[in-house]
Amino acid sequence: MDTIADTSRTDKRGRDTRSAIRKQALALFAERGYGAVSMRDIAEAAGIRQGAIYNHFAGKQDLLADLMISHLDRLLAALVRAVPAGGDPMRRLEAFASFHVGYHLDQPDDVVIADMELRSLEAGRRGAEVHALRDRYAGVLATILEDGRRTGRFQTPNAKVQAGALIAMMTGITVWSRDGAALTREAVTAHYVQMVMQSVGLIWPLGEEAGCSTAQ
Amino acid sequence: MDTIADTSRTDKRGRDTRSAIRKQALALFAERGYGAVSMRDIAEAAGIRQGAIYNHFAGKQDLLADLMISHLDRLLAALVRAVPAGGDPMRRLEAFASFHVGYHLDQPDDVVIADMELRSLEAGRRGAEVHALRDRYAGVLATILEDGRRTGRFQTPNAKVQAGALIAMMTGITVWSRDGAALTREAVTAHYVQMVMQSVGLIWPLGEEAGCSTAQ
DNA sequence: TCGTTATGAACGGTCGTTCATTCATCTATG
DNA sequence: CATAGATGAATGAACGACCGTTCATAACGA
Repeated sequence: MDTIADTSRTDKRGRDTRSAIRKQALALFAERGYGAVSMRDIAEAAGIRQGAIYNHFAGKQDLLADLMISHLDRLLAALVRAVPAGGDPMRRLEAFASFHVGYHLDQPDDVVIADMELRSLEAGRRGAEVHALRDRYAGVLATILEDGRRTGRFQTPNAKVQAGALIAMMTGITVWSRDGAALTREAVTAHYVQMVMQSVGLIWPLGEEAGCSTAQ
Repeated sequence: MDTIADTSRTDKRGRDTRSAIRKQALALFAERGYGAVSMRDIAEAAGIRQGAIYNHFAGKQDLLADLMISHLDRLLAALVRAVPAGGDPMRRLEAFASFHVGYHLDQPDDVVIADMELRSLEAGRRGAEVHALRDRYAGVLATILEDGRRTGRFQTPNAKVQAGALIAMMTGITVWSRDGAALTREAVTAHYVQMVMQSVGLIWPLGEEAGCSTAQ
């Protein structure tokens, strides 16, 4: 009832209307924010008229929820592929940080919606699903931190708090990455990975004879 | 022309209408977001009718800009009071982190507006002013980091990048601080300070004989 | 009285959504 | 193959609601 049938077929002109709506809505929501985008704007960007959207989505809220959930599904699937489930916490933390930064540099629109428009998503079944997916993502990082803390390798005060803090730090990339032309993708990733690793008390980069002096 | 005369006088019932509007608008914007709050909502919360708001503010945009700028003014003034302008970068960094976390725990509504509603603020004189104030704040932290890096005490890849990252990290508090009942204010602050200090490569807390082993 | 503030109706717009209708395409039948 | 019905998508006008803002008017403190 929430969503129209999920089959995305192509119409006579070879366009996939449903995908076009999603694509344009994503770009517009990310650029102006949910509240500042009208269904007419989305329709125009997608090359159709206002009424046609309702053949594919139950409404504006359904469209937003669809974008968020599909983004989070893809994000979690990619995370599982990029970060080993077990093993050395240090390597897993590095993999997580590297993955998160890379994903945010590649898909800034998806990410900014899922982060900034949570308030625009009305409570309900879909809202709860979105929050559950977000919690699952943060939970992966919290588990890594907790494993590292338990084995004495990480200097972390509280795994859950730090997971939230590190995700906030790395997600902030989307705020200033517009003018990040001065830094290459590799440099940005390396900087963030270094900060994350150091934030749990590790010496980073590995192999560097960083002074251990507690000189004040 | 932007704002009505700044004199905030009390009306016959002893209330300060202008302050009431600001207070209620702040709470509503923070709770629902700028776009989801109407001038009628604000008027009702402030105990007046819709038209009366325009005796005190030129419009909805002017109201938002006023809230942001006044918040940033207070934030910067408090920052200058809390963080020494010169001296040991390590102490200044600790002071900055402690101040920032404390302020965000105390004034979550002001902070969430200045961070999340930047998109809702239309460009122009006021918008530029807001951005300038935000840059000034981040600049204070960047200077501390740069001083620490230059004197070899901080292990930081790029002061400007790290300043943005640390501010994003510490500002994320407002996202989850709703359910932070499990942690005291002091504990949260200590955790964040520790993460910040460690993120620049320092051993923290001070005086702890944390292992310096680069064991992998 | 004078200046400031509050009122509440009104204005022009825009919003999300609905709906009768048209149309192109697919499928089943002869 | 030809035809008729079924299906789903696109249209564009319309609806009621709400938006930010204006303004003539009234009330009230100094």
